[in-house]
Amino acid sequence: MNIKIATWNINSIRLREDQVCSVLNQHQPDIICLQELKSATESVPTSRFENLGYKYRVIRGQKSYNGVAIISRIPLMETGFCDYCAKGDARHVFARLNNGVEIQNFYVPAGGDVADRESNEKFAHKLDFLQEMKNNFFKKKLSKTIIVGDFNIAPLNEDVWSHKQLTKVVSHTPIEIDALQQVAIAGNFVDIIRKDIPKGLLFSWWSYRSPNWIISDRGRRLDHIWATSDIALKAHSSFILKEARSWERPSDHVPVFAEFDL
DNA sequence: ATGGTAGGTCTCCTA
Repeated sequence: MNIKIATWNINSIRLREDQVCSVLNQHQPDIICLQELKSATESVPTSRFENLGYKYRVIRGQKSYNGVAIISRIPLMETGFCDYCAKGDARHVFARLNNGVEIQNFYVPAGGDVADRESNEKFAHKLDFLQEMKNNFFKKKLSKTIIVGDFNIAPLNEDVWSHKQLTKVVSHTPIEIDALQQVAIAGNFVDIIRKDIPKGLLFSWWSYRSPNWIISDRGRRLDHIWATSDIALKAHSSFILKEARSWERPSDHVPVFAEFDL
């Protein structure tokens, strides 16, 4: 069985419903995982996705902030979510497929501007969230699991436009990279995108604040698809839809795809 | 060393 999964921080689902339809039409993922819906669950549009054949879903909305969804054209069996850090934030949903594979979709906190747990509670929240992910994965002894989402961390030197200039910038600091690495170890996860595209700079996000983003190309790889090693050992391929950043009224993140032979 | 843009509303907060 082949399965193609997409992850995309959409930065408002209501504003970019058209773009989601376009991605579904043109790239035909079996499952798309979205983050930053910025909508209450009942305000998230679904009928156009259903009309395209995506009639299974689990949505965890939140007014104005966060919000995650898994939208699928293959059946989702058990679905649910965890309330990481017990703040009521809509940052996680999961679904199990009928072959036993579990998909988990995360929106990890961005962490604010200052990379210091003591002075910046948003950074503390980010580190606590990662710690809780690690603890959850250790407990479960995972297999047959794919986790995706906006992890808000670019772990490798070539996941940012300048390792040297970003090493003190939240998203690429050693403490975050170490915390994310511990999550990977705890869950027995392989970074599928980097496994498939091992060489060179690779980004999934470009700031809105750079008017010349395509020329300066100061991006970061914040969006990830990881799989437990049992899945990662089989065939897979990955793709980042960079052109989506050039669409009219774009998200600052672009869709990331991985196709698995399960 | 600084500020730049975008989205949803809480006309400020988050990213």
